[in-house]
Amino acid sequence: MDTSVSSQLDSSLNDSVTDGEKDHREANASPAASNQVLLQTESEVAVVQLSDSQTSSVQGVIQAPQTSVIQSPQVQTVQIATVAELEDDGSVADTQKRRELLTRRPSYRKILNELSSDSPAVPKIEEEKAEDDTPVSSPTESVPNSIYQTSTGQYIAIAQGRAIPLTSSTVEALQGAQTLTVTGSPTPQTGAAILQAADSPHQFFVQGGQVLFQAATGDIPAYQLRSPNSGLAQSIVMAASPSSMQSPSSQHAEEITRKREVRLMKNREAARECRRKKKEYVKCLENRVAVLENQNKTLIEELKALKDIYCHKAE
DNA sequence: ATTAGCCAACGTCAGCTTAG
DNA sequence: CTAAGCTGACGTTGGCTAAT
Repeated sequence: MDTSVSSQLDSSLNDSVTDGEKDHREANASPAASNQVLLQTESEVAVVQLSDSQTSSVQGVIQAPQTSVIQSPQVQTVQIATVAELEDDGSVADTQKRRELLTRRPSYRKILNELSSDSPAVPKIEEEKAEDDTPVSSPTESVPNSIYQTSTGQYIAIAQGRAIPLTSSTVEALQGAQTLTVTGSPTPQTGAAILQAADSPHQFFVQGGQVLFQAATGDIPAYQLRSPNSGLAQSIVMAASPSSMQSPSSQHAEEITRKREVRLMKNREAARECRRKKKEYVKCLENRVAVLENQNKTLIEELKALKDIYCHKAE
């Protein structure tokens, strides 16, 4: 029983908690101390030993049945073997070949969510829906002509003389809308800027989320961001011209480029979010390791005490 | 001051999964 | 079936630290 926990854990995780446990061991001389906590789920009951210093490490712990990723070493073993074969091969296989050979591990989120459905004590990695709930002007109400992205990643849309902050989901919904990236620009809510559509008679003075005026200007197919004080262009920004005279082929190429940029941007965001959730997941696993280590230690001590009692009676 | 090594965060690609 | 989302893998970059 006592070997079942630590031997199946990933060694790196194991090492990361062992040091903390050494200190912890001295603090818990008595197994029947008052700082024991019973964690009870539908499937199991766990005794968790808590020292004063370790109270926080037990929060958000995964208490799960046997389906945990860290208790199914087969998958990881296969993975390691595959990589080892590649490295033994002397000739360094090219990236493409290695990618083909790599087996894909199961999704950590799927694993965690499966665990959470089995055990209510397991924290779920939540799908963030907070953004979708923000009351942004719906595109069906007033569809803006252009979407602008500031350097901070904030989207604004110009519609009906107003600069409307957009969420990413709203941007997605506005298929076919023009996208303009404003580099080095102040955020529309806090600063003021002139957005100039040089190839069309549109110039916006954006301040505090309001478009103050529009004006006609030249014919260069580019947008400029101007400081309202100097009036000088701070940067020329890339943009798709809304109504420029272009051949169908170049329009098609532009559309492909635009779609690719949107896709890359979405993927960037997704990767960032994925990393955040992965860190959360790893923290959960580490917490679980800490709890199981404590549980293991408690059981060992309990067994020892029972043995002592039994030996005394036998004499 | 410079350099090397390490690490964390990032962007991108590719492949798998899922929703419609 | 297809488009969109998710995520492992890979390469790059910048910050930090120790050694020179």
